[in-house]
Amino acid sequence: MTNPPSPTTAPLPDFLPPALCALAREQSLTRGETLFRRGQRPTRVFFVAAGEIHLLRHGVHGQAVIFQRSAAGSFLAEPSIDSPGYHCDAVAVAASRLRVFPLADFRSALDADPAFARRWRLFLAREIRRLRGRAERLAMRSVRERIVHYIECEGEDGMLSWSGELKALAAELGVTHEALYRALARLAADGLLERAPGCLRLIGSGRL
Amino acid sequence: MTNPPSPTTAPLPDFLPPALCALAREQSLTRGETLFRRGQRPTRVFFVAAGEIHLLRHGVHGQAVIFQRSAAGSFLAEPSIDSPGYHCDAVAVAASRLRVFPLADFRSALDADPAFARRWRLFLAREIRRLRGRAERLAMRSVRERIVHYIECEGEDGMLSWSGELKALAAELGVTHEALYRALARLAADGLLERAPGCLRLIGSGRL
DNA sequence: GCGCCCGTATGATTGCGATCATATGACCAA
DNA sequence: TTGGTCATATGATCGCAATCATACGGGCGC
Repeated sequence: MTNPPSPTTAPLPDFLPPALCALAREQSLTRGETLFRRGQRPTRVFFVAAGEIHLLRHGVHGQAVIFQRSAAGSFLAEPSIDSPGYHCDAVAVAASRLRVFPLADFRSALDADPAFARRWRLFLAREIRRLRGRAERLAMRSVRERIVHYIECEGEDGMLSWSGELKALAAELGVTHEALYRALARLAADGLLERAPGCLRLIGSGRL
Repeated sequence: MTNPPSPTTAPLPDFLPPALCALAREQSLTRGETLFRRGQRPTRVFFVAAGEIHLLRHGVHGQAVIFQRSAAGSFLAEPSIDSPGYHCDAVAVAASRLRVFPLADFRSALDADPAFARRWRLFLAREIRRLRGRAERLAMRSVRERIVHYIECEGEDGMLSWSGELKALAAELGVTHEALYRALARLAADGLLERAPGCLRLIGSGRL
């Protein structure tokens, strides 16, 4: 079951040890607020519960160079857990709410609890897998191909459940909503895709 | 110092414990050979020393749906270390050489050696960071923006050392070599980029 | 020396998606 | 009820990179 980004507050991942969750504090950021800066020593681990944070630097021309756009449901700057300093700045681009863990406790939990350590690294490894799939799609020129790849990757047996707005799917695929609507309509017209509310299913034995 | 993909054999990462490295065996694959299949239980950890492996499935239309293209220097299917089965197939798309670790020993080392565990998760976290930067670039429409973003991200203070072929850089950026040459020439003509053999440097205080 | 291969480079053409504009209908607040 | 907002949808236009074609020079094998 694939769903679009959560519209409200994302819960902490269920593999976090309860003792660690009990240590999490809530922090709110207003739009434009900076959470940390490049080079600062990390003392906390951040989970985005709502809103959006960009990890960025300023380039030689002064422009913002965005490394990452973190929405609700994601951790920030995972390498910082084991690094002496942040690699970049973190800025809220919308009003945001974070769950904040003391870094020392997070690290102690990883070191002391093998089950948590395993789940953490599996979480990281799955994120790698997700990002690689996403990069494959973004490297594709045609919207049609991106749709098909996404359904195959994120759906099951060629069927994708998507209960949110198609505009969010367009954003996930890195295309405009116009392009998405058109490609979906054309895939359906070509008999390659079946559309139902909240569901997209590829029709097999066809030719792309 | 950024360099293009290694043309020969990639060494194992230096954070792997020597005792674990001693357990690595070499395996060669011919082009087209399948290394593992979806659903199989993982018993080994694979590092690509040379060649290229694709992780893929077959979609409803029978076409290959590529999740990942692993070149020399990368591990394969990281989630499999902590999963009961492979998520997809692995096929060599070129003659390849792998370094192969017994999975049980790899896992034991992670569990028993906290320093190795920390380095492994840092390695994963950095890969996440790299992939996110790559996704940002791939989501950009213009080649020019991709070049600038890459130099800012992977270079230092706007300078990128690149001792390999520009065609490899084009592949990394997801553009054709023609498009890359043109964009580099235009950036240089606009006074925004300085080109020297093996080096690209952004010229500051300009307008993009 | 010659031919082949390949990286770098450039010209011409094409096509697809972004952009801009507009339409329709559902939802919500006043 | 009315007006505004927004998601879904579609039409028209434009522009940029892919594609195709070609050129040049360096390296290498015979």
